[in-house]
Amino acid sequence: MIDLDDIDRQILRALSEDATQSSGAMGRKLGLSQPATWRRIRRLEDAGALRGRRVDLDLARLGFGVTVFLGVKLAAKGRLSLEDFERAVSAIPEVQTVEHILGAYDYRLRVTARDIPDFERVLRRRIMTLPGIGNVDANVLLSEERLSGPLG
Amino acid sequence: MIDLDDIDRQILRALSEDATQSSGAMGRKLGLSQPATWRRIRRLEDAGALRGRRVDLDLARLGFGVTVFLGVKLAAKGRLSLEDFERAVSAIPEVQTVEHILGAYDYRLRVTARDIPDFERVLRRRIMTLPGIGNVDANVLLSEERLSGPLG
DNA sequence: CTTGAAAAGAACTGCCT
DNA sequence: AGGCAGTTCTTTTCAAG
Repeated sequence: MIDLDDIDRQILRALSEDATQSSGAMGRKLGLSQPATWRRIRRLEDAGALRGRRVDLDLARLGFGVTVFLGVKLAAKGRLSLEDFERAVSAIPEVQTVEHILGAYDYRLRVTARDIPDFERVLRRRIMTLPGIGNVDANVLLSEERLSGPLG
Repeated sequence: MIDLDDIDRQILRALSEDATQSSGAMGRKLGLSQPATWRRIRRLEDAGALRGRRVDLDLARLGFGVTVFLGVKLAAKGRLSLEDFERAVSAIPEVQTVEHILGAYDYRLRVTARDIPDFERVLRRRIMTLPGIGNVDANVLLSEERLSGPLG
């Protein structure tokens, strides 16, 4: 595990909100020079704390207005069934994230579709035909707020 | 809603995987010049399809090894209760995302803690004391895979 | 859409405290 | 660790086809 000082935490917190900020601009706010800030970021990347940079897409504006969370309980459990399920579910383009969880469900899937009829198509033809699938529970996303996280 | 051509989709797909790529490098792969690629990215930002850039943190390496999803059912529902709940839950640093959903639960929270004792502290002192909270269901995250999404 | 160029800015390197 | 100075690369804007 990596240990961070206060400045590292401030850098990660700032980059979590907006990763377009230059190391120079961030350094100014923290009382650091541009190279010093840059070297800290580099160190965090090398240590694996900072895995990469991703764009934040507005899927609704891209025509994917429906997001549904599916809780999936497998019918037959076992190592092979888990791997089969994961391989098959990863091949569905509408599935954005696959979370393997411990609790009332075995997996939680984030599924995006253009609209409700499109979602029904995905559910019937792709989800319900997955190998080993058992009970499925659904929750439709109404709104979502992403917070700064434990470093905030 | 924004309409994209095939090249736009390829750009968004590439940036979803790694947003550090320069417009020049991406353009080469797509058979576009650097300014042409850059203008497309700019257009997608202006249209709101591309909301921003965020870092992808490895929370486990930062000492937050436990992620739990909480399904929350409110006890008393009504507009005021929703807003009270949202305001209070947003103030908890361990809560990473708040999803307002429709289904068996009203909200789904992604909660991060250093370890199980730390999670218990958050649950008992911060979550269970939230205004209007009813039933709470928990799922511990074992592993997670983020896929390319509907554009992939 | 393209190429080419130019200016601004950010990233990166080496050296020094 | 940090700062300073300099180099390299990318972004951003322009002109012209």
